[in-house]
Amino acid sequence: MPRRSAGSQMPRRQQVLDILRSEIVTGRYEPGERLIEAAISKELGTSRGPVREALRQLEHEGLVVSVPYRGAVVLDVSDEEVQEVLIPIRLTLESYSFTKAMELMTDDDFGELAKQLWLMEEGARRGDLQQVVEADLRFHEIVIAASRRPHTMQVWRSIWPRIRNYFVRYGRLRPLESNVVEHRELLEALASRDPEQMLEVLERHIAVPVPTSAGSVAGEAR
Amino acid sequence: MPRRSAGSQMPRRQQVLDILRSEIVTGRYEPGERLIEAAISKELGTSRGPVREALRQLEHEGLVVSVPYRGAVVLDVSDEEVQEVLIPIRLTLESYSFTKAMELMTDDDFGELAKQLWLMEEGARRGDLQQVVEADLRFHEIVIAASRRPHTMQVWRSIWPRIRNYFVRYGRLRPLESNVVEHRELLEALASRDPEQMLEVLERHIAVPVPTSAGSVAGEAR
DNA sequence: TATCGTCCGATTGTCAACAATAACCCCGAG
DNA sequence: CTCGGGGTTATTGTTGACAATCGGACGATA
Repeated sequence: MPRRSAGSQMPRRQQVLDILRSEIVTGRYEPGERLIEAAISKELGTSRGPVREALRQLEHEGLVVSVPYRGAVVLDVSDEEVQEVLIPIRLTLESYSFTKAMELMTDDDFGELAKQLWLMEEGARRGDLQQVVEADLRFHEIVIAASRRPHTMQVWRSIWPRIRNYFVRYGRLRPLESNVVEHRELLEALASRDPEQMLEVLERHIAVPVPTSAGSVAGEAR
Repeated sequence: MPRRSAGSQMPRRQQVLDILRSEIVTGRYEPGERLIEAAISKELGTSRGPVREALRQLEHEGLVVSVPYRGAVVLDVSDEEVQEVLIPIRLTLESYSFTKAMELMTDDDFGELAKQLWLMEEGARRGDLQQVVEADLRFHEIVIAASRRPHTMQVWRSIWPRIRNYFVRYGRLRPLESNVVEHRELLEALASRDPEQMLEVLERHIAVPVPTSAGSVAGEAR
């Protein structure tokens, strides 16, 4: 019984949200661009209500900023903030979640992880960065969800879209295969039920993506 | 020009949000209780729209959890998650914000800080925990806002209501006066423009509220 | 008596019309 | 030429009605 990407079995606002998020991350909507409720609702063939709620959700995900009576504009990713704030937050968050989840994960959960790992391999083989990033984050979300900590999950929901944005932008700087390898290690570490080793692998995995240390990225600075 | 608590100059959803948040933190709505849109809208004399948006915002603040077609229920504060996740997150977030803000703060910003400090003193003198906590968090929000980092501000918005909840619950374990003293130190450290010293004071201030280390709290465990 | 299917009430999801607000443009005065 | 006032318009905020969905009560059936 699929719960995600179910054509029309989920509320409209969810569909609208997924579409808009994807269009922001793929660059169809550029930073600074205004998102007008009426235009979007007409384009998606729905009313303004769901669009409105989706926009507010995007605001809580840090992808847009909205001010009363003036609407929502797309926010650009701040590499510095992602590296200095969001990634460290992610580390403390996942260190906690993974530890708690390790004791609670079922065979079914591990199955889901294996599935994401497979999707990641497939994506890596095809050089499909989008798919790799998608499976990557979904992998982590499964573990966080398995920890059954609502507050932690809540924080995750508010930061992962920005991290995804960041990965899609800078993911090409690292070979996709190494990402697959790291997640396989992560899966094995979880299955081993050894907190010590698991945290070591996790920390190494999360801390790694900091490409700007040698000033080699630059490029699109604004 | 006040932007907050302006009787009817802010959108209805904002008024509804403030009311509901306050009623959750004061315990009028207890954990596990359902929040029904129609009932709330009737009680507040507004339509369901703004109530709906306020509930969604509360969800993003981690105070309620809502599932499609079944509505929102009040979430209880998890002491463990606050201490192990939210507070560490707050530390990395504010370490960054305060550093960035120090170079950007205007005399007006410092004036606002002084104002909150005064309110805090006044509250402490009267033993008004609510007011002290209010001024405390507002103090920090002013600095974070002054750092002009939208993504950091966004994370702050999603965690401060839960931290406030936690403070209101356990704030009585520490004398209110020491809180005032710490913020005065913080203000002076910011004004000194010495990052080294400021971070030291900040870390000491944020790391302190961990009352359960000696197992002396317990009580309401669920 | 246990179980399954069906109906019903309560509640959320969606819609389209209307109200409120703020940005914009135009024009005139200095 | 600049600046300020006033109306215009594009856009968001709010409302009440209607549709979709869920959970439980009820009863038929084995």
